[in-house]
Amino acid sequence: MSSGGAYDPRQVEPAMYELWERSGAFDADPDPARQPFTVMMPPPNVTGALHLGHAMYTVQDLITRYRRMCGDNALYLPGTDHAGIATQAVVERRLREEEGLTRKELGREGLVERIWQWKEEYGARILSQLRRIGCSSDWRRTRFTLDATCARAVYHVFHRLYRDGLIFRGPRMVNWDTQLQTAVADDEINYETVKGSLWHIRYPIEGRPDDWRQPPPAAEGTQDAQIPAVAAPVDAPAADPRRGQDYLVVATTRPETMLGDTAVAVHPEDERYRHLIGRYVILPLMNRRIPIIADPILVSREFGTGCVKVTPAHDPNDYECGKRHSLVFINILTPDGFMNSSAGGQADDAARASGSSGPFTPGVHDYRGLSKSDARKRVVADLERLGYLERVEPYETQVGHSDRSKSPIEPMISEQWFVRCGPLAELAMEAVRDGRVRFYPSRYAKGYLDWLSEKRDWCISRQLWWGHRIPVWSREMPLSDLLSPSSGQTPLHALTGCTSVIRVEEIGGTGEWHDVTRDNGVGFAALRAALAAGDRRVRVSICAPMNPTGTDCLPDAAVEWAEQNGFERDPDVLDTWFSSALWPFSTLGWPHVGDAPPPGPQGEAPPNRADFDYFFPTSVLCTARDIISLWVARMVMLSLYFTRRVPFSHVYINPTIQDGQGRRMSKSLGNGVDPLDLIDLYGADALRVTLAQLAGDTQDLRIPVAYACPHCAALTPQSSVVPRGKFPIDVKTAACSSCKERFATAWADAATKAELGVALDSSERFEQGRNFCTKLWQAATGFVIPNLEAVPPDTARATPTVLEDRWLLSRLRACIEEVTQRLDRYQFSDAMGRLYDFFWAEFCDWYVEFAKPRLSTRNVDGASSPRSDASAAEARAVLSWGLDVTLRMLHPAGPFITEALWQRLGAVLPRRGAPGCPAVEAAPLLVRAPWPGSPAAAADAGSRDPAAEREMEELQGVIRALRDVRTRLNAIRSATRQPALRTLPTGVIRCDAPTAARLQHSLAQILRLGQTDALAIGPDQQRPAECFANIMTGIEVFVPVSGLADLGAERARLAREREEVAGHAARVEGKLSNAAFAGKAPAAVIEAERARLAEFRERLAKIDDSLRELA
RNA sequence: GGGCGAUUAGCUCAGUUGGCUAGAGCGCCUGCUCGACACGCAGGAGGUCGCAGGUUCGAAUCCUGCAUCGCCCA
Repeated sequence: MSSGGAYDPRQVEPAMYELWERSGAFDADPDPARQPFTVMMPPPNVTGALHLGHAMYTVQDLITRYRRMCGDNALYLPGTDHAGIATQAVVERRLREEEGLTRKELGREGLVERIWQWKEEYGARILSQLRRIGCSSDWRRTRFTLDATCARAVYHVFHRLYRDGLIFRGPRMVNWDTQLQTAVADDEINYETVKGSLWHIRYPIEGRPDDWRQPPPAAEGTQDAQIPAVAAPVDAPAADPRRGQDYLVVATTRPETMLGDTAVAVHPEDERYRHLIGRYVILPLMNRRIPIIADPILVSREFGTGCVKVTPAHDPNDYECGKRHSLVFINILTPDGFMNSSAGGQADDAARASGSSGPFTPGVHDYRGLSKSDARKRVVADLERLGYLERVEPYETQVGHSDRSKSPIEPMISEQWFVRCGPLAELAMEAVRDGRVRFYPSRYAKGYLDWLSEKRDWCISRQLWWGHRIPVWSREMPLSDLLSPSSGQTPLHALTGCTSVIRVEEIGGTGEWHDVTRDNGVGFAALRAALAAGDRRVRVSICAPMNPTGTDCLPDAAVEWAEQNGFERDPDVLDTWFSSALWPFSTLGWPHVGDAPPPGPQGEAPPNRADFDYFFPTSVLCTARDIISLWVARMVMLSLYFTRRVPFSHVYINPTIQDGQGRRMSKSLGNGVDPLDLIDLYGADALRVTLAQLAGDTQDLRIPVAYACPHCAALTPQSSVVPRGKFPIDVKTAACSSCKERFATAWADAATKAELGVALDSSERFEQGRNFCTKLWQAATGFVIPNLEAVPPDTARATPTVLEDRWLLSRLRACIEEVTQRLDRYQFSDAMGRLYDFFWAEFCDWYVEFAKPRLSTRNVDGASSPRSDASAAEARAVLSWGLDVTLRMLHPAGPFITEALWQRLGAVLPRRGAPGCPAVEAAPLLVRAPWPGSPAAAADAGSRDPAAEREMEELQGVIRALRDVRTRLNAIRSATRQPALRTLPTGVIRCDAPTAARLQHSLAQILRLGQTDALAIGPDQQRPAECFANIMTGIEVFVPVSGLADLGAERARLAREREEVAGHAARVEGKLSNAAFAGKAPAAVIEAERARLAEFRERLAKIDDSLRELA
């Protein structure tokens, strides 16, 4: 019998993938005869390569492959995401570091071109990674969120939402990255604890004396302003009676923001300041008169001084406060982080001239043009010099830094575009409430609903160059310019009938606007009436419609006019999630313009309406929980609004992969593992099988990271090299824990890598999957297939009669049922666990061992030759079928190895079927083979055989008992330096007559697997004088040991066993004698307890017998 | 601060509607190179189920509080 050799994934995987692709196995096209099953791959960012977190994609592929085998027309649509800010930031950083270029020097077009180059490189790499992990995607349909097909949808949606009044422009507090000069999202900010100071500043109350100001000697007022040292240079009197009468004290960590203060807030119930509410302070340095307001939300009485300076344009909390109190918003920063024209103070005499009595700060204080940190130094120095600084204390503060540029974030107000989400959110919530969209695990629905119920407007503009540019041209102009006729018609007259939406809104008005192209002249009439009441400045915005060719929006006549008249296109691009939100339908060519849309550029196939009609809505979305609101909710909202259907009916939330210390895995933190490293070390199937095994309904998965030594292949845990809590990991070299040689990690430079050799990132968790693959390969190529080669089975023979054959088929049936049920519920871990147990324990450990003696006889010379009797034929039929069905069930998780084995099985046995059924031609490719028990393969499932399962359990119990005794015996012999016994010479089994008859029937197997030479079985068997015993319910196994081993140890063991069983018995007795239990527990439970007690008592009696004999 | 979740063997995780004598893989111990597989086979040790209360005949499981950790939203 020839062995198949070791499994080598590197040889198998590329060949199998090529086989699938060549045969078009992944391609899906509309077919009304079949049920569609659609999975949209969450598009990975082209920012960088995939890491282990993305390896969860194998679970999506598992679902797809499973449904494809079930007979569905399965489409797994692949693609990538342009990831606006992340990708632009990466490319900009590279430009800076490698070429010393800024984006301004390169220009918009130049930079975008560079980013496209990056996208080509990484996009291709990602797609190849996806192939390596085995994704069964229809690559013909690969989409990119910036490609023409997606762009058509983006511009169509923008135009429609704009027309419908769901997109507007307005001010908003944003996290401003002064380096990249863009707003960044909340989740793109990292907070760091910084040692700073808390400056206590006195603000004079209007109309009160300011003799509390004690300017230090004039000599100290120098131009070389320094921030006062941490030790307070100015100490406040413990309780100055003038505080709260003549001045207030505010505390701040950002003193320069005071230049933008427009109020001071106190708590309405704070007795110290209540009398001041409604009065004013004079802002030092600026000489601005600002109100003292009452705000219970912003102010905490206990914290700080009880007075809060309010800078509504530069602090999120102050911004909300400013809106509540209709405060003035003063922006003091330029986009690149310098003080703007608002950072100059008013001269004291000018301020006095405006009517207030002061007290004012003498002179003029001007900070315009200073950097933020220079401004801080100057402001603090001036405050100190002029006696406004009460004291300074050390203070730790959380400072947000941009994840992209690493520079500090400035909260700032800017004009942004928004989607009004209220009506959309309502639709999306309803879809989950009524079950049209279902979450797995269901608990995630709550977060989704909570988030949507806030109905917050969605900021969709980004000050970037990489992305879909907002298709709006606008400018401000007097209303009269828009409405005054030139050559007979007003500009607006000429534009009615354009597909563009033209919106006119009054500058500084109520925010109302008129759509002059869509409302049959109503808006136009309203504008004329407005003009009649007096001219005013308006902002005219023109939103261009979708371009059928898809490259960008369609600049129509209205846009042409606009460009000739000084309008400019909005420089911003759309939030990446805007295009992602359309992914489930934009990728299928939605929207459709007529029946024959014009072909796209670059030979791209025109969108096919049939695709959308057939594959949409999709079946299941598999994604991570952190983007439920960012992505999932938005897909549901826009899909319902535009297609009137949910985008998917199920949402499966996969666990998040963490490192050994519970931190999210990410490349930039250095704890990310490249799936290709793991594939190199263990194979793709090992990776997939392991992940599927881990993917239960928990939310996190810890996968301790290790380095695979390039010298000896041993794994060195990352935790043994990196101090706990260190972030990012950033280890360049380390020593192997096994061979002590040094190696380089992925973070090392090229020279070090070349010198020391690079350790692949790894984790021993994947050994489990690898071991399983090896076992599968060995069993198939080393045992099952060679046995079939010897004598192919006739599978059309009668239904099996041999016990173990009936048992295996029954267990197979149970396995099919349970695995199918669990996969349908997205319980991958449970499904894999069941398959693992079935294949390893039931098929290999028991069935194969039972089959061995039936398949071949041993010749005198030691070689074996195959048998060809009826029993052997039956065993071969069961073996081949067991392998066939197992391969099919394992294929979704481990596609490469199972396909390779399927090919080998097919070469030996092209026609096969369930034992007892006629053989038929097997599917040529496993990827398209029918799932066991599915309609196309209903006969595969077979049926349960409870009698066979019971009998087999009895047999297994006896065999285990013999093995156990033998091990115990050998342990004693080993301790006394006697050689181990290969087999037990004889044994005695006492049981009732029917059991004895059954055991007698399988005697040969019991002897072989129990490694015993002879057995006496029957109800009248006597317990041998000196023996080891193994006592089960109904069956006693005795092994005479006289002369083989000393009995002392056995006596001790039996005593321990007795104690344990007696303990159990006592506990059950106590339970049963408890009246409350007898009265209240269900009858079935009481009955079960009684039976248990009887068993314990029986065992106890027999153990006592044994102990007496041994005494 | 609010929400969701986690805390079970040295490690990583299972444990359905309360009925448990709490399981698996890895690691550990003992024995085995016997004719698929040492990435293996056979056997074994190891857990007062985070802490404190409560409900119940009965709690790893349900309730309350606390602690620690993770994520999301403020």
